[in-house]
Amino acid sequence: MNLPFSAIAFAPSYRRVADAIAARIVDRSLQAGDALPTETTLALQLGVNRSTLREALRDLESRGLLERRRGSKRLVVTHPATQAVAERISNALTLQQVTIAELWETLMLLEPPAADVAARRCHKSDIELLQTAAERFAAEGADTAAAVAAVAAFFRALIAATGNRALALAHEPALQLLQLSLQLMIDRVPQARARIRDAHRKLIGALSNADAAAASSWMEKHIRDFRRGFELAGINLGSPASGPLSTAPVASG
Amino acid sequence: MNLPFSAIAFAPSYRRVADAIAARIVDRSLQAGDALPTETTLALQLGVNRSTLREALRDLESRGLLERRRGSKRLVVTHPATQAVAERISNALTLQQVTIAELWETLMLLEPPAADVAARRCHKSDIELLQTAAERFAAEGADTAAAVAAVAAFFRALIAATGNRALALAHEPALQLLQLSLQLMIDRVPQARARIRDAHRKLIGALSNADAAAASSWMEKHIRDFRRGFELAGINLGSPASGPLSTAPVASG
DNA sequence: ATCGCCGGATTGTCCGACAATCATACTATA
DNA sequence: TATAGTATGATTGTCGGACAATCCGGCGAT
Repeated sequence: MNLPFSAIAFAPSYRRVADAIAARIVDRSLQAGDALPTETTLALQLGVNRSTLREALRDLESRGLLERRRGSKRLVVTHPATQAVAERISNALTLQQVTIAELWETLMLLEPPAADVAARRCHKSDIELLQTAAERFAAEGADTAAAVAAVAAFFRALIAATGNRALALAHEPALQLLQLSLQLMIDRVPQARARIRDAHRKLIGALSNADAAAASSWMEKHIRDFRRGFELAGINLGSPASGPLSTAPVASG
Repeated sequence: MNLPFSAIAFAPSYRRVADAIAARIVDRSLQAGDALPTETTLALQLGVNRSTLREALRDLESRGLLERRRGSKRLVVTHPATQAVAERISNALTLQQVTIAELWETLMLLEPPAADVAARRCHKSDIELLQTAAERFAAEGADTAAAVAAVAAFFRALIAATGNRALALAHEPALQLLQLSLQLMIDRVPQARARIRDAHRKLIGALSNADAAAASSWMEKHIRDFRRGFELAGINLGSPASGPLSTAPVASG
């Protein structure tokens, strides 16, 4: 009998405390928006020192389960938003040195079927969001960063129109990480703007008519254009994509 | 002139410290696998108190940029793995009460095109992985949890065959969160096992022949079967999916 | 070479302290 | 009365120091 022992785990209290609080958030005994008790009372309740509690709080904050309202002291309970979670993923993908080609392919697989679904479901309000994003892109002049942000907003609006939050989360990282390359591309390929404007128009048209097939195929063209743009711009598809890294330098060593 | 002020942000030092260290990891001056300096020296270098540093460390640990080797004290630099990141996302989706229908739809959009790509690219070794997962499923008896794990492993192997890490990360959360429902379904619908076995066989066949169209269409059938299974099992597609929540209870208050 | 033991180093946790700032109630003023 | 100013208390951010538990590495005995 050689029954293997499973490694016995010992979690330090800051982790157990974090999990305990997280559990209360997950099971909704702590509602989103609720302010957390003060650190001293919470530490007292949990039977740990304030320092220990604070370590747990940093963990939860990082998980997106707690956040601080602008300019306020108290931490409030939140449910992690798409944006915040996706940022974490983007970071991970950056570290894995995922290539532009991989990101592009992901969008290429994801977005056309998503456009199909969106066309079947989307309401007037969704169309309006798409419209404003498209207009923002069209109106944008020299500021390519803003233009690219508008392109991303268009994609987000389209995914939102599917009403599928899992899908939204799935496509967000690729979207975020491609933005820099996209910006470079638009900077270097003048005709890209016109083609994107056109694609936006066609897509809005297809969605307004609830024409799923057209929406899907225009989306496919739209994304395929990106690739052609990358090639024209001389961007190496095999190179790793670098996302916007939050690199706030510390004061001084 | 009514130029609006943008909110001026002040980050506490534990956050700045965390970002500073994260930057060093991202730009690879801290290699993965490296052991971090000891807390006292690190605190000294960064010019903050050890307590403050420790709060930053908890943040980084939570981001998956640092981890502790089993039974060791020192923290080592790591790059967040797919599994860990995806778990975070699953957690977020659970909190958003994403429905089973949404998750299913996400897989439905993602996997067939992924199978298509995989068929064009996959090597012998990939096929072997698929084979072992399929065999593990086929061999599984009463233990439905293990069976479902094998199903998930099959999906993962297929996505891995595409060689696209962004895609892998995109599909992982939906996969994780569907597992519980899937288990319930297989428990209640006896014929599901045979159908899944069959799907696995057909998919492996298509991939071996590099038949992209067949792979895609079999995958579509495979996932569509899940939906039928859910309905047969009386699982409400509109109900929120609950993932495996890490709810380790704290000792005692 | 393996085992047992020992001293130093490191982490986990605690305590106490204090400045900065947020929240709030109160007051003065137009 | 509504607004601006002021004082007071509470809370967070950061610090310094302390100590037990335990991990690490070397040393000696078997």
